[in-house]
Amino acid sequence: MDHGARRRRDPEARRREIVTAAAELIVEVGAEAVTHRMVAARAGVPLGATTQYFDTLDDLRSAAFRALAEEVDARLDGVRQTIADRGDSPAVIAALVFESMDDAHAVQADRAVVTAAVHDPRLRELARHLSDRLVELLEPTYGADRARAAMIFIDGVMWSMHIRDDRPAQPFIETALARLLGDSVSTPSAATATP
Amino acid sequence: MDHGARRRRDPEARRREIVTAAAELIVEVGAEAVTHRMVAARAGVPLGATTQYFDTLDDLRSAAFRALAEEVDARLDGVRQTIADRGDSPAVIAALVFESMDDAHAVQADRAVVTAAVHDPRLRELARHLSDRLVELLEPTYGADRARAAMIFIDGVMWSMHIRDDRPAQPFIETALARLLGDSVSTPSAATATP
Amino acid sequence: MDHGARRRRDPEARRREIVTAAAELIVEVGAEAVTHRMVAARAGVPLGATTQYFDTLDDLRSAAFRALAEEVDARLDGVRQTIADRGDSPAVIAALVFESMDDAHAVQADRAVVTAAVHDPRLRELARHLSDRLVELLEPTYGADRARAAMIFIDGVMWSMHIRDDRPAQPFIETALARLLGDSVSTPSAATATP
Amino acid sequence: MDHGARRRRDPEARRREIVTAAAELIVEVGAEAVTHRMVAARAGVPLGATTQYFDTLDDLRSAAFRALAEEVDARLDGVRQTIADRGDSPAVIAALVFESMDDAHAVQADRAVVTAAVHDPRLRELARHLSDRLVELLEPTYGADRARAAMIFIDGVMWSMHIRDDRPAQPFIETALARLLGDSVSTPSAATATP
DNA sequence: TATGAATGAGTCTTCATTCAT
DNA sequence: GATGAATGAAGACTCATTCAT
Repeated sequence: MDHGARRRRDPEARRREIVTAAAELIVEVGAEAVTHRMVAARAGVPLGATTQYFDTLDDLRSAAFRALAEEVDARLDGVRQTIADRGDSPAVIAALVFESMDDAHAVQADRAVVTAAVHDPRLRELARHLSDRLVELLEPTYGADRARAAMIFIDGVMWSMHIRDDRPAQPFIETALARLLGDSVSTPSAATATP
Repeated sequence: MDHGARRRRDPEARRREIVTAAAELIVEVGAEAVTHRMVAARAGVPLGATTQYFDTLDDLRSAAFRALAEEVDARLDGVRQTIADRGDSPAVIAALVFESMDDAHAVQADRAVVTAAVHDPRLRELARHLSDRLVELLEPTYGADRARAAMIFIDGVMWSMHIRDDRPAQPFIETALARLLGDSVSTPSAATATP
Repeated sequence: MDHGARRRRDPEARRREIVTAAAELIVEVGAEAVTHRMVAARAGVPLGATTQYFDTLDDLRSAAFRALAEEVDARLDGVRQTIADRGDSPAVIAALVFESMDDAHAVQADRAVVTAAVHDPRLRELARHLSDRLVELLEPTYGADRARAAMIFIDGVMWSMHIRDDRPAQPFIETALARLLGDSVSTPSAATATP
Repeated sequence: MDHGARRRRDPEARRREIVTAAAELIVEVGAEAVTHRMVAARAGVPLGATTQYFDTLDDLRSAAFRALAEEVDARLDGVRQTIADRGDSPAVIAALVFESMDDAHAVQADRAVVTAAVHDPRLRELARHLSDRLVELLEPTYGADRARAAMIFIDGVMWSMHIRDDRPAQPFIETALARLLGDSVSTPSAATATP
């Protein structure tokens, strides 16, 4: 018997749809709450498809986390480009941070990965990725310590946003970053001297 | 339908044991993953006891979160005392932050509450509590903006610790806090010693 | 330790309160749905009291059913008195039926007992009680068959009321009863001759 | 988490089996007492099958009640046919009532629906269905009032049967119906033969 | 290959009943 | 005797996973 219209033949696309749906759901309801059924419904695929492409739900979750990390990476490319264009002054970084808070997707993706990483060591490396890249970006100009301090502050800003309705004002972020990165510090050379 | 020996009768203690067990498990595996059975096993009480004292699992979770918040509060009292004794210089604050990273309990408790608050608006206020109190503590000396920036940085430090095996060095924290809190930095030399 | 005020010493009254509460609940939510906790709450007695006076919940239910039957009996006395005063003409009977539909208590009590009797043979006799007494009341005047037919019709009226919002009009009842009891039948003697 | 052999794949049949089992059990033990486990055992399907086909036990009950109503409807068709063939004289109606008391299924189905309707308003309409249709059948010949009175009497007969071991004799029913439906009674002599 | 029916383990929750206090 | 804490059996329901089709 022919059960309705034939499904299009594109396993890769379907796999991607499933992973994307799972990633969205992880962000929205948390990794623990995601089920095969939810993913199938969100992706618009039959239940069987979710088990066809991934042996276990945990495998599907892992793939989704990797997808989330890629989203974060994509944002990082934008950051890299902006810095190449406009420099890495505290004002530019602050603007980037402030704007990124509008981009719920990437920020939430990062948050989801970090949150899950607390209880799942396999996700640790993924969770560190964004921070590490950001530090690498700032290191040439500001040195490792200042770069890292800025990155830690930026992470703090993100978390602050997650549990508050109002986000920090851009000038506030800029001032703090300026202090951390050395704009108003007398001896930036001392910091960059730190290996 | 009653088999086996009954246990002692001390409702208060039993309730406390159950809440403590639930709080521990929330910290260890996350609030979503906690089940009645896990709590009962951890607390060493029969399954029925966990539902006897709390109408729903959600009620139990709430009680556990309150207990976690109290742990955080207890730590806050220590912080307040230390500041009263030794002042609120960046060095003192940095020392407090560094030491607190040893106190897995309170830090993890805070992290658990904040993490859960992302998906549960009812926990938002609880999650903001520690940060807000700490800001209040620093505000008289440093003003609202610097106090808040310091608090955000400290939160960032905590999260950094949660997804990394190594924690930031104390001098690193101190330098960053000194920069954020103002120019009255007492020991800038220490910062350059950061590895 | 003295736990609050001493309870009054009247086991009989307390037992009655419990049974009354159980009877009310059986009428309201059905015998199956009644629990110890519900009864205790309704009666305003501690949970333990409900198990103190009755070995099992089933025993309590039985007592409640007996109480319901007694309520029905009490109504029967009123009926008997009315008939003694005003005769047992179809008009009087119809008036009694019509009025009784206002008395939710007794009607519902009867309904509850009959309903439960369908699945519980032990309640059969109780369920038959009201009907049988009513037949006995009418038999001397109308004979067994007409009395029984009237009683069956009256039961039908009651059930009709239970599943409809509007109740039959009094004249409708009176007309039907008159037909069944013989007012407009030419040979009432024939009916009474049937033993 | 899959052990043992799978069963045949015929969703429609399986759904029907489950509903039928539930309907039987509702008739036998009452709607309140029915559980998933009972239904599964009766239908010979695993526990999970009962929740696979119906989101909640209440949905399953509803489906079962609809099935019971269909049984009643089926009987109604037989009644309609008989009346078309043999007329709607009291004797014919009485014969139908008397015979129907043998058909435990339909009568019990009706009783189960009516009983449940007392506590569940959603079932009211279903419960009224048989009565209403029967009234419609008799109305053209006897008028609304007499038809309704007959219907109410017939309901009373059914209930009488449910709480008694002996059922009313056919002549008894016929006589009563003749009285209720009018003076064109064809065989009043039969009534006096009632034991 | 793709689908969704099938199964039972495991979840939350309620409650009769027992019995320590 | 009176009270309510204690316990586990049982109920509704969810869902990962398997596998027939």
